[in-house]
Amino acid sequence: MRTPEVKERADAARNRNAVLAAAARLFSEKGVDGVSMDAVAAAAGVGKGTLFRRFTDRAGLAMALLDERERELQEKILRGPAPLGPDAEPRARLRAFAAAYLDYVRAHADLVRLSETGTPGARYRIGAYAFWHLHVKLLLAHREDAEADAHTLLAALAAEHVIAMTDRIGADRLAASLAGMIDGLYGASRSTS
Amino acid sequence: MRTPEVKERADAARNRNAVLAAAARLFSEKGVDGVSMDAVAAAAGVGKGTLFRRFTDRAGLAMALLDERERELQEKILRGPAPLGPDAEPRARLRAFAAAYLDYVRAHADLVRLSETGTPGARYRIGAYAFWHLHVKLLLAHREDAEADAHTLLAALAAEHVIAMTDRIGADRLAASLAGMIDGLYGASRSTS
DNA sequence: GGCATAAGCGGACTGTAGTCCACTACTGCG
DNA sequence: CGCAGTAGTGGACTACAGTCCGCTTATGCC
Repeated sequence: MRTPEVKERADAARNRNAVLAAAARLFSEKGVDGVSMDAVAAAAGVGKGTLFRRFTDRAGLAMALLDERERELQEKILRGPAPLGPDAEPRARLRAFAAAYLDYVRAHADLVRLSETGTPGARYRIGAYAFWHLHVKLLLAHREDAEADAHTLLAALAAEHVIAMTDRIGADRLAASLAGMIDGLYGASRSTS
Repeated sequence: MRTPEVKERADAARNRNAVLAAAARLFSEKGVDGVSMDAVAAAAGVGKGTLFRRFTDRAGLAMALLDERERELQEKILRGPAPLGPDAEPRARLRAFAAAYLDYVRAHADLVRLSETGTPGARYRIGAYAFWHLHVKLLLAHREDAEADAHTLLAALAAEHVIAMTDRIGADRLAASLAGMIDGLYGASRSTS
C-alpha cells in the first residue's frame, strides 16, 4: 500500500494481506466481474466491514492490487533506459510512454477499468493519475497549455476507451493514432518558444 | 424514442410518456443521482417491470431523455449554417463540432455521464456515438487512419473527462486544448482560436 | 360484439455495494 | 504485568438495480 500514515497494527496488516491475496486469486480464477465483495471477504476470512475499512470500495481494492505493477512502470520512467527513461528526447519519450501505458492498461484491463470507474471522477483523483499527468505535462513543456494538453492526451488512455478500442480497431491502430496525435502536438505547437 | 420497429400499443405509449415526464421532473428537482428507478416508476404511476421493459436500464432512460437535444445538434451539423454545418471548411467545422459537443455535454453533464456509464462500453455502442464518430471521421479524411483518429479525438469528449476537466482546468482551457489538438491533426501552422 | 392471442404490466424477489455500531483485542504506559 | 484506550473487527442492515413470471388488457379478426 502506498502510505500507512500511522503505523499499522499487526492484525490489521495480516488481514490486509489476506484480503489482497484472496482478491488476486479470486479475480484471476473467476474474472473481475464474477467476484463480489462478500466473496472476497469470505475467502480472506474477514468480515465485510474490515474489507471496506481498508479499501474503501471496490475501486479501492482494485487500485491496491494494481499498485505494484504501476510502480514498476513509474520506476522505468523515472530511472530506466531510453526511450522511456530520462535519457530520451521528449517526443520519443512521450511516444514510448503512450505505448507502455497502453500495454499496462491492456494487461490489466478489467482491474484498471474497475479502479477508474468507482465513484465518478475517481480516475482523476488517484495519485497515479497525478503522476502520469505530471510526466506528460513536463514532456509537453513547449506547449502553450501543457497541463490541459496532458489531460487531453490521457483521456485517450482511459481504460474504458482502451478496452473499447482494442475491441473495435485493435491496439495497434490505437497506438498509431496516439503516436500521430503526439506528433501533431510537437509539429503544430502554438507556442512562440 | 428512436424507432418503434413495430407499432406500439396505445397504453404502452401512454406509459412511456408518463415515465419520461416523471423522470425529467424528478431529475431536475433532485439531481440525477438523487433519484432511484423505483422513485421514477412510482412517480410515473407504473410498475418497475414496465420501466425496465421500455428503457432497459438507468442508462437507457438517460439516453431516451437526451434523445431530443442530441438530435437538435445532429440537425445543425447536417443542415445548419457554417461553421457547424456543411458549408464550412473541414478544420473549422471540426473545431466548431468540438466546441458545440462540449457545450452539449456540459449542459446535460449528469445525464450524459449516466448514459455513457451504464454497462461497460455502453458509450461506444449507442447510435449517437456512431453518428459523432462518422462525422469526425469524414472531417479527418486526409489522415492515414481517420477512423482511429476520430475515436481518439472523441475520447477527450467523454462525459467523465469533460466533467472532471471542467472542475479542474475549466471548460475554456479544455476547449482550447481540443482546438490545438485538432490543429495538430491538420498538420498546420496555427489558425486563429 | 365476442374471442384469441400476444403485448404489456407490475410488484415480489434476488444479488450486491456500501454503512453502522456494538464488540474485541492489540499496544503502549505506568 | 495489568490496565486504558483506541484501532480494528464483523456481520446484520439498508438501499437500489435489475429479473421474473403470473395476470391484465388492447387489438385485430370473424
